[in-house]
Amino acid sequence: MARAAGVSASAVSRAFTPGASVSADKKARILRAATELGYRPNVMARAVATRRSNVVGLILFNETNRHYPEVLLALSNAFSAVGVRIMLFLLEDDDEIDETIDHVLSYQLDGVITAAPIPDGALQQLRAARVPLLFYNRPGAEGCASVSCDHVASGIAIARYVLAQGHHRIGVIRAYRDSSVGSERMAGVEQELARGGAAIVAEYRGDFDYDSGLAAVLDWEERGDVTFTALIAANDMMAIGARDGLAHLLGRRVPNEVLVVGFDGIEASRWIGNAIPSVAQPIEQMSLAAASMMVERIADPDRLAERRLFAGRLSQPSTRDLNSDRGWNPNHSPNEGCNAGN
Amino acid sequence: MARAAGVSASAVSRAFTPGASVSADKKARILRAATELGYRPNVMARAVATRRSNVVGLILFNETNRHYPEVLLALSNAFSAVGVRIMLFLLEDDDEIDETIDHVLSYQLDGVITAAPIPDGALQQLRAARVPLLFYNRPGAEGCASVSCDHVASGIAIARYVLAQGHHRIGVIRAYRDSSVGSERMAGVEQELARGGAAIVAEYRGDFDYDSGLAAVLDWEERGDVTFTALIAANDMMAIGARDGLAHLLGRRVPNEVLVVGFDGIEASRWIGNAIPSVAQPIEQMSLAAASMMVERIADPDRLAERRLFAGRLSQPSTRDLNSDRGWNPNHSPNEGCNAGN
DNA sequence: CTGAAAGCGCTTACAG
DNA sequence: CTGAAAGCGCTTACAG
Repeated sequence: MARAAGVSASAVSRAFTPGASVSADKKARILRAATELGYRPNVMARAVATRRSNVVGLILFNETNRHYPEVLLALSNAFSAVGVRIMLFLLEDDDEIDETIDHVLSYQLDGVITAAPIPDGALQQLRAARVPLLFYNRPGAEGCASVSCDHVASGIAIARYVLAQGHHRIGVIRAYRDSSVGSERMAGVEQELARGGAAIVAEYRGDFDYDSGLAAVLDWEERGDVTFTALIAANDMMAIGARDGLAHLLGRRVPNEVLVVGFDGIEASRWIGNAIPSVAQPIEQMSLAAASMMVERIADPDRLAERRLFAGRLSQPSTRDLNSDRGWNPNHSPNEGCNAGN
Repeated sequence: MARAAGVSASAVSRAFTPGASVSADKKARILRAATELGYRPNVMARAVATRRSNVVGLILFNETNRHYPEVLLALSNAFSAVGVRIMLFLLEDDDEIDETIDHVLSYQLDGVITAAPIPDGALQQLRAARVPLLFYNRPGAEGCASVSCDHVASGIAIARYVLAQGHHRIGVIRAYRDSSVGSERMAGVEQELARGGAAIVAEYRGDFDYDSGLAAVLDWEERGDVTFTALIAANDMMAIGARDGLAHLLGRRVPNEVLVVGFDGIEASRWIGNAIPSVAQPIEQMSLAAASMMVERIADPDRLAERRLFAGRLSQPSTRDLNSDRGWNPNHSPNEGCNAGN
């Protein structure tokens, strides 16, 4: 390219570097030649020269994308807005994490943002290689930067909502073992329920998916444990599964006989067939925060760790939605109903 | 690293290159030093030296991920199985495509797989740069490689299913303008319905999302067009929206009064609250095919275009599921019901 | 098997 | 402003 335009390599480099000092004339000539030849600077070569790739790794459990696809878009948009590309690592299992970190380290990625836990060893390696690490919706280890939703507060909020509706016998579907999000939420829930004098009369431990919610209900039914008037699940997907189980398999009226609530405020929780009150995460804000924190930390890897915690937002379907379980209510016109989906 | 281990740069390169000729002894020494220092070859540098990055770009509409998250995982897994990393470009709008291609061209990506249309200009650029292009679920332009589900055949299959249930008055929800998947499906549907002597008595054009399905039903209701006994939507998400509208807003019994069917076989179409018959795409097979085709084309960019077309699979919920709309049927035990979610 | 050399495509002080 | 030179971290003929 340099020779094609009859200039030095330095010149073409400068022509493509925003603030560089090139004469307007020369720059124009280079740019013109470039479009003619279909030339564009090779970003990878630049990356090895500058030691900056403008690519970050994103580590996400497939489960998260399956049951909360909003997250990926929000992050993708936020990073693309600051000119950073994403190399995606979609995990199906914890044991893929080390291998993933290996890849992150091999590609000269500028940083990694993870919604999965990072084993100690990998953490050391990242630190040694000085690649900025940002936890998303999980505290991470000591001294790690993170951006999260305040799940404990969300738990308190949803429990308060349930209490306010007059419920005292509660069923809960927790999340499996090491889900930090799940345990934080449920810690908040229990704390507030205790404060409000409500009792947890049924418990189940699920996997964050629809089937877990269904399984919880069937399990309880078998044991005669379906004596609660409200059910709090650790996320919407399980709440929806439980709701379907209660309504379609046990024939309970939801929410009239049993109130079912969840977390995340996913799209499906607003479907009129589901209509689950929920605490939504401010995904866009969180993602923007993640992107800007990442940019800061790329610029200065020694920057002290910061944790940003965002409050969730209670999203409660209108009463019409909540009561629509048994079908169309003749007191409402179709047009009103239309809003339910928006 | 080379000097740390007291060897030449060539030696360490060879130590990390599978078939290269290094003495076992030297190789061991290098590898040991590497783990001690936490050294690993810089893949980007290798990429500029070899002109191969082992990274492909994946262009996907956000809409696709939102309403069919299965796709991303399948592709991610298939590519990771052949040692190829994915740089993700999640689009919200058509007009981001050119810019995306620009990025693809700038990073020395080995290829691009796209589920979005590629404008002519971009197509030329990719061809000129000799970067292999693979269309996913879309025919692409003349002479383009692609892997797709046979959407026309799927349309025929679902229409045949509907006809077999004895339906003759059909409503259809098409997809917007330039959705190739949507129009292929509907072409198949119409062809088969015509052959079977059924009439399309209501039409609507949607956006592939839940709200479109809901809107279709409300629109028809307003015009007094809800006279069909079966409704075919261009994808599951719209089918589910329509189903909810019919059941919860219009008070129709689904599927007893109106049969609603869709395409994709997404997880939500198997929820017992929805239970939509559908034609599923063999996502895993398609993704594996995509990965291996991409690998072939990376190895030989001049390879002639190939199109691989996979048949869809009719997935029809059990009768119990289909009739569960109005709640638990006392003739069935909870344990039987449990299978619905699996 | 092995190292020195040249090259991949860029960037960035350094002298003009 | 501008080019030659050295360097980023690798790979790959080329001679031993």
